[in-house]
Amino acid sequence: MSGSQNNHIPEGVIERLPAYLNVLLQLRREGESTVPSARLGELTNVNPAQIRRDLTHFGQFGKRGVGYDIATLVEQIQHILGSDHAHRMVLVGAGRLGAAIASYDGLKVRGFALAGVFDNDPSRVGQRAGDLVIRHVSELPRVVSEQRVQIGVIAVPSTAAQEVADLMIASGIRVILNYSSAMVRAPGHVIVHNTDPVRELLHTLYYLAKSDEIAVAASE
Amino acid sequence: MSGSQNNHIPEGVIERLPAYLNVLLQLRREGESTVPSARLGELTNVNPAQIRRDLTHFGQFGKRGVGYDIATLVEQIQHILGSDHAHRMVLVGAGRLGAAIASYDGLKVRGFALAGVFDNDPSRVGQRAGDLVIRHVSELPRVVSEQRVQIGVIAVPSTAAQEVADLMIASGIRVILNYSSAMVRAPGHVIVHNTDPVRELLHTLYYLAKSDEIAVAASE
DNA sequence: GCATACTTGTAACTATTGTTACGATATTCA
DNA sequence: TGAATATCGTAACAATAGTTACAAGTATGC
Repeated sequence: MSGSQNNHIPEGVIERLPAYLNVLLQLRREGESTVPSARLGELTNVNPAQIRRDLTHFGQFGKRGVGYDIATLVEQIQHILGSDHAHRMVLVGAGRLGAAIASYDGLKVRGFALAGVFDNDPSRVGQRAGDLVIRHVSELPRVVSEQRVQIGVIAVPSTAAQEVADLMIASGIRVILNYSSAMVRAPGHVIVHNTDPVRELLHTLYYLAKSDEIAVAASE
Repeated sequence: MSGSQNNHIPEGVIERLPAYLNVLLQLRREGESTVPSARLGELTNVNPAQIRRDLTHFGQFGKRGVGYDIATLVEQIQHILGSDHAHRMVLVGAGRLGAAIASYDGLKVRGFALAGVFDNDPSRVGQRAGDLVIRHVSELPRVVSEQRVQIGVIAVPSTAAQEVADLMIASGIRVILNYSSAMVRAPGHVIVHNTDPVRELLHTLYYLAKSDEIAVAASE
């Protein structure tokens, strides 16, 4: 085990690491070799001191007077997040959203391999989605256990979301990314990430309404 | 101005309100009329005391011994978030993801009306996406200003994301929901929400790797 | 080799957020 | 009516996160 990894890391740190990684990969593509925390801060909208402190939770990766070596830091963060090896996913729901996810290159590029696409609609079974042939959802448990798949993506109507989640969990899935608007519930050992566009919009709307209020108040 | 609305509301509160609203709407559909904070807490995975305190930032909506009246609370939260009236959106990018967004009913149901779908690919212009005809992206500024659109959704490849965002901002868009993997940058008065599935997966992966470590440690 | 400029790592401090505990109020039922 | 039960609103407390400031280390130029 490398460095000073404490028992508990604040959640905020873990949320920021992927953002750092994103920017570092971009810089590497542009041919940069080192980067100081100040620049990383500009590109991610994070206070430079916070970046430095976030990283020291896992070890000392920087060089004083210079900054961080990009290649090294990329490796380190990938190792911390566990994205230094590929992960297999299954996708349930081959409608429009499912089709978009199945043919999205970004996942493969970043180490997420789709092991299967499933649907319960017989008219869709046998069709293609991305590189894969759509299978009936009843085959999901076998694929998950045979290929030791850990990640499940839900892209079905909200009424079916919980049912699909339960099937995934029973099959051994450990991480669920839920794109339906229903909030999916799962036992503690399963990590669920609900991504509902309406919820995200509502969240930002508040700030929109508030900035209008300020504008009105200012003009009075 | 209703109740005890302080100058500053913690961001966490604003993030949780849409989740409460989601659950409340669901309960209302099921015919419930009141709900205690304890049940709301179960359904949203939030500590009941926190729910009560979150709500008191805006006023006193509950009734001791009974709970919250669902219809009233729905109205109040919608008013707080500004979703008590419809909002117009534009969508740029009519690929697979754009098509999925354009034909997603959930947005319309919850008060978000799509005012236009745009793409820069001439072969897509004139085709249909959901109920709308795809227009060339050069028409976006006119539509935004004529219909006073405030929300823009980006569903284009990451290389084009910033360019589209800049166009939206110049046209007067105030809220951007970005589905590309590029982190979009904007001036302070524009609210950006970046939704990158890879970032969300990486975030959850960390906890996956960690629970494996614990399992390994326990078996030693 | 030494002064100067730069950048990290981290201690101390401040602000924010979340939790526990309990008094106040409403309802139910004998 | 009065006792028992349910539930909110909120004060006090605890935990967490973020910021500022600076010493320690590294590189550069003369």
